[in-house]
Amino acid sequence: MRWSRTVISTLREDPQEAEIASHKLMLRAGLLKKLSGGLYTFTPLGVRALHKVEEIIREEMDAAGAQEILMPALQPIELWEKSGRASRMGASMFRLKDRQGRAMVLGPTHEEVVTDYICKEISSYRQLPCTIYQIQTKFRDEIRPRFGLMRAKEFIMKDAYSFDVSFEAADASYKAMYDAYERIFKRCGLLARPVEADTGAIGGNHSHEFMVPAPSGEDGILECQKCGYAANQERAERKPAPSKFAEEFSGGPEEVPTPGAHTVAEAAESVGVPEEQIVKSLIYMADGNPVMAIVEGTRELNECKLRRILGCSELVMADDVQSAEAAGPVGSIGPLGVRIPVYADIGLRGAKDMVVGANREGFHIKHVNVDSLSEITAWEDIVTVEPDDLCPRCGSPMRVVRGIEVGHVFKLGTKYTDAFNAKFLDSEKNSRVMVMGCYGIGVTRTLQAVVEQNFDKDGIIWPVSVAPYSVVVLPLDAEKDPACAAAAERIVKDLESAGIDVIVDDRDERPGVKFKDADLIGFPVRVVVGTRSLGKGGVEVRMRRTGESVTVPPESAAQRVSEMLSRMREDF
RNA sequence: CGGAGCGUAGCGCAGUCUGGUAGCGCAUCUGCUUUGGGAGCAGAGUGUCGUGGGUUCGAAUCCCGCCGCUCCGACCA
Repeated sequence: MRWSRTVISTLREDPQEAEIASHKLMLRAGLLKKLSGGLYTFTPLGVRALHKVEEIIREEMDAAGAQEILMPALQPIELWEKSGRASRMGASMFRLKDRQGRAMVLGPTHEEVVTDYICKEISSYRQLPCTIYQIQTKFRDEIRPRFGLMRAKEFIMKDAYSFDVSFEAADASYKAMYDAYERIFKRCGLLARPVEADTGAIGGNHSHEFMVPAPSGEDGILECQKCGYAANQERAERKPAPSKFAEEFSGGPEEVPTPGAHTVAEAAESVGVPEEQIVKSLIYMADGNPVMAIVEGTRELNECKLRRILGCSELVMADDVQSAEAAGPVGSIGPLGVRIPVYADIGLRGAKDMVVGANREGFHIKHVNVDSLSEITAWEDIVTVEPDDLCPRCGSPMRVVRGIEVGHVFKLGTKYTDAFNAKFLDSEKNSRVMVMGCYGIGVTRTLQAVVEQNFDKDGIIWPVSVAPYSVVVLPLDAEKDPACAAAAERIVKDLESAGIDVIVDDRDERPGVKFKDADLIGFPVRVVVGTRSLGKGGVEVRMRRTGESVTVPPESAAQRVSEMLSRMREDF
């Protein structure tokens, strides 16, 4: 490809709209153009890189036995009402009506459509297991799109779905996808690690996210360096440390005035104890019913965990009126004497001398033995795990790192196949419900994650596998020096006939401009053909990542480039 | 939805406080010179100053409404 015939425009300066490195670089290198918030055009250069990611995904999906299909992005709302997700996905779905007035949505994901398709298609155990996938544009009305492709209103996703005869068989399908994901991200030049994750609105009982470590990542990951445990902060568990207040106070509970104390800090000060000795009591409305959650005063309740334990679809903090009806005035709430379910965090286990709200404005109760409260419905792990909390497996302190979620695999069980009555006949002629799994990769996000993990001060450093072009040839003196033009011509031809994708920068620009652009866009290999290099016996072949370069005769340049490329591929 | 900031040429910005009819750098076009790390000189083009209204002899500038963008938070497969 000739540079002069493509639409490539690079920027000298960082665009004002971009915050993180990968977003700045993708705009500066001319891979993306913004149409509006969360909506981007892929330029000819950008779409080449995108297609390379897609091809890697296709190859690995096919190798794992999945079949590619393509489903409509535009979907009738009825499917979503059938699964019960019309309200659960709620505001994040783009909704519209056709001219007949039928309610439609732009698909944010495809569990409903695929289950509808498969339940009509499959009727026998002989047709199972079956895994299908598609690469398609998804639409989500994100509250706050940000960081370019990282969180966009419209993005490309690879979504796969497995259908099996049993939970055991579904585990095997899950494992096959999990393994394929590890290969996909590795081939993209990404360091991505699986972590245990919350299943959120997709549902199901077990999932792993594939996380790319990056300071700009939107998720927190708790990890144990000793045993390898890793989990999203939304889901991470911990082994609670023994309570510091394990000694029971012989005098029994005692109500104390705490005028004006509404926060944990104020209550602690008023009573004269550390904040950890306060029990934080929170009222939530779970599908409309009040529940109380109690945690140590310094901890934060984790709504994802509580929602999962309660098994409810909607969980919101109660307002002041609801709280007062369920227990007492906000700021003085406590578990003593309440008649609603109380969920206690396991961190309070063994805590026998604590301070709780008195359910009376301006009063707290001290010396409360939380460990033996009869009001407690269940002991659960319901707080957000913090750095230095102990690993639930081995008990070592954990740390938090930031990560970008590029993939997510779910064991769905029968959530959707039940809703759609997706049954098959087994060998005993029994009608049984299929067991499902679903598996997503954010393709456009993955592309940006590759950039986020591969750049230096001069620009992007593409892994060979996803570079828009593997090689850039820079003829520096082609106008004046026929030998230079001829050498460049020959190298490009040789590379093309070797099946290597190459772009030649034939613009009438000074050398400095060509060097800067080549570095910024980040082609893995650069071949410089100039009068000076020819004088030294050839052309300069240089690797973007290491800066390592050699001068070789033009006739062996293609061979040398080819060797370098395979070496770089192996390095990943 | 709450908080903050921004909207002036393709991109990055100044001008706004203190009202007088729009400027700088890069990019673009022409010519000459230059040619291994974002060249120099000379010339040229480029704007509903986000938008609607108001105040005023006069508004990019002051006032009010709206829209858009970015960040933080809430929220979110």
